Amino acid sequence: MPLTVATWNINSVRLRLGLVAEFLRRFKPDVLFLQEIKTLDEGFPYAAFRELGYRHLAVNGQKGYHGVATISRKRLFDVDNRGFCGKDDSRHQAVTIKDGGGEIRLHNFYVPAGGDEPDPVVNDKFAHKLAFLDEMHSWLTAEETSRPSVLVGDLNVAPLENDVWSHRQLLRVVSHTPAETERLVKVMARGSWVDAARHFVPADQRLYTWWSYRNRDWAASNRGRRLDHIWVTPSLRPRLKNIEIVREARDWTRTSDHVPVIARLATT
DNA sequence: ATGGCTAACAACGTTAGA
Repeated sequence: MPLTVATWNINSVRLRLGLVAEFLRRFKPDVLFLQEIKTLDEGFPYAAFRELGYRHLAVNGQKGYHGVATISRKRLFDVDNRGFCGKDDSRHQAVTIKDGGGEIRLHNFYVPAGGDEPDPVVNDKFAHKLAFLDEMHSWLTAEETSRPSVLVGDLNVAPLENDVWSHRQLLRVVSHTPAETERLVKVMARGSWVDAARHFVPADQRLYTWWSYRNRDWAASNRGRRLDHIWVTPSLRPRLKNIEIVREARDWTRTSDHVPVIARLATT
């Protein structure tokens, strides 16, 4: 079966329920992974998604901030919410879906933002972000990624030069420092992950998924960063059909500062 | 280098985002 997966840092699922519903109606992904749902599980709008035909919901919520969720038309198996760095933050959820004759393991990550100062000695949040990336690296072993897998989420790192509006000006800005980009590249390399967006868009072309709320005119200044990612294991690479960054969503009324990213996989 | 905006909440300032 073909498979469409999407990821979106929604920055409050309750506030933007209408936008998520509109996204599901228009783009019809099989599975949508959300980050920053900013609610406890009991506040998640289950009924609204069921009414849209998304009957399989897995929520790893947290009060006020963080939180991830899976919204699916396909049944979900083996839901696992992993804690990282010894904290009980809700920053990860793994699910398995049946696909054709096989199974695909899907991971949804919300990597820590890391605060302002890119120095782990003076900034605990940055230290946490680096430790989180290190733990992703040690946990996502070859054994973990030997089965067909997809990894999505707000990884809060823009790894390539053209993943930010100015490589030179952002080298000391959290999200694009070498400490972060080198770690993310190591995570990718260990699992032989394929960066789905860069599979289709050459590295010399600019590609963003996030634009700050603080720009007067986000499109005109276009000071974006590519923080939201979809990776697939090598066995799924031949099935990659296309990738879509739903840039228009950045102009929707009261939208998130991140836009959805969609990957379409061909039939097995 | 700075400033700019948005959201949640034992909420009208603080913390977090990035």
